[in-house]
Amino acid sequence: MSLGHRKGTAMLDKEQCPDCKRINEVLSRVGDRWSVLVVISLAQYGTLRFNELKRNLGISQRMLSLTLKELERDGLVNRTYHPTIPPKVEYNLTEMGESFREPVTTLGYWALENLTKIDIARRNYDNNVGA
Amino acid sequence: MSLGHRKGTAMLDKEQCPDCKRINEVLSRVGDRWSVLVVISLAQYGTLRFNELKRNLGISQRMLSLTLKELERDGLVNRTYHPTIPPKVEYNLTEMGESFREPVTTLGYWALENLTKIDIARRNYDNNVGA
DNA sequence: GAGCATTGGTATACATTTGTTACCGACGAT
DNA sequence: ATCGTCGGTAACAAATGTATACCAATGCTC
Repeated sequence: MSLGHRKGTAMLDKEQCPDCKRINEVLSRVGDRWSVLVVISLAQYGTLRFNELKRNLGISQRMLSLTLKELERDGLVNRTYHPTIPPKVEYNLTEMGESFREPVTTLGYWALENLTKIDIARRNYDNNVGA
Repeated sequence: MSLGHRKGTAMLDKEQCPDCKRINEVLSRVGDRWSVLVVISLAQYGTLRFNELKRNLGISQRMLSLTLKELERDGLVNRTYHPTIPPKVEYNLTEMGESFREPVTTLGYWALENLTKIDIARRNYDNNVGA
């Protein structure tokens, strides 16, 4: 009884730094790894078809479909539908998408440069857990 | 029957660009929004205790615990445990963590600058769906 | 001309990840 | 003695992601 109605901890979260809250909002939209990878790919190749992206990224159809829909909705990606048979759908970056390119490729380069270090750190950590 | 044993599409995924695969690996580790926010916070404040981070970010205890454990494992964050009562655990960035600071804050700034644009794009998109 | 693959998806079933909530043990303050 | 604080963990619910099958319209092969 006495514990049940404590809303205290939830309320205290108002102490959050507002920047973190806002950054969090954006990152939860465009900060997931599939969005990031789609943008990187489109930045690199300019325009890509649905299945080209799919093969390139090794992503499942469902996730690519959802990711592209969200990116289009958020105004980062342009979708062009050619009603041919078989259909042809092309994707490319909007202006805002292009502006996302810089932070995203900065992140990408860091990832590439530090992959090995991270692997080493992981191995060290995992070994020292047992000791 | 005839469709069941087609492993063809799965095999074709070898056409993936190797960079995307590697970037994906790293981003799926350190690219999620909690890791990004923790790094941003530690970059800003230098050293923070567990509950300080928690209050700052508005993250649940479990997710913060998991995120910090992963960041420590990946060598981005340092954990210092003071066995006092009540316990005191401090976190700060390692050297590699510091190097992650730049790409991450670049992303953070972009996020802050584009939040409004994204909101507008979303509203437009959602309105035009019905029309 | 029957059967196959291709296109860009969607629907369904399932596994994995993420997130919420309650709880812990040892203490200090009321 | 009961509450709150600290840094977690355990049990559970919800979201995210995967694998698979399916679609409709065509062209290619046999």
